[in-house]
Amino acid sequence: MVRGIRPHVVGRTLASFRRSKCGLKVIDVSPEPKRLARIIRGQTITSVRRFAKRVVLTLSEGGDFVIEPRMTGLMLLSDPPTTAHLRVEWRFMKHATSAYPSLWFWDRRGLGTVHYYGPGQFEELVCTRLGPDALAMNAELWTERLARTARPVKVALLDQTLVAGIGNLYASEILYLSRIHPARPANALSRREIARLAAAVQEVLDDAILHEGSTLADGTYRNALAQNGRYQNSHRVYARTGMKCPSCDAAIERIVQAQRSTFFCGRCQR
DNA sequence: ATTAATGTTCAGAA
DNA sequence: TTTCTGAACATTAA
Repeated sequence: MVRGIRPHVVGRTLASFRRSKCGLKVIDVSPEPKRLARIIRGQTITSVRRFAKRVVLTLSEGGDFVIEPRMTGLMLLSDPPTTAHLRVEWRFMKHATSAYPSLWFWDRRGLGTVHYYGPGQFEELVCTRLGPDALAMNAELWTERLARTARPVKVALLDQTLVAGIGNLYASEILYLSRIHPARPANALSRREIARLAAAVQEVLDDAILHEGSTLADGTYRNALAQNGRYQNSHRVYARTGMKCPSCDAAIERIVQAQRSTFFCGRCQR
């Protein structure tokens, strides 16, 4: 998302910010929306970055818009999948060369959130609650973090206070590549297994980002131009129950852990 | 036609 | 203290 919108959004000046008709019930913007529109008007977006699973737009006076897409939220420059479910619009001042007058947050299920934080508030209120970013981890950090809990390693990977940035789909893919059974207690992994896990996290997430994410059967996820991702073509186990394991031909299994689906190969993952 | 499932997070209970 | 449960929501597949 960040890579898709950054080239078209950094340096643009905001004209207005508004919730659309089907606006977010969960949107929780401080200060009040009316005052907010006045505050942000005329400010330039100085950076667009990712923080764990959030998209952060930083304004010239230091405030941040923080978008948390959750299950079905999209950041779009054009062509939403439907005109329904458009939740928030950032409208830019006229720009000679840009084809995109607005940035949209579209969210079919409506679980996503958009917050505005004054200077420093995001770091203080949100960043401090989350674990280190998944892509900033190393074997030593993994060892320390996983030692904290006896929960199944799959459940631990989804705990954003333990490590931030891994979602359900990628947790299954990571454990498959690590050859670790998802039900293993997190604090019982060997040195060697942790080393494999650390490498698999980098490989899976880097590759998924490179392929612009996974557009699943429901077709929800799209990039900033509403195009499908391509990482679903590289899924090894996710949503492949009963299909052959790519490396041993055993059938992929599905179990439920912490009310979320987990997919794995019972032969390759121990 | 129901029901279960869903790239998630959080409060509140066990 | 740690872990579990259900709710928020809309749509699709079974």
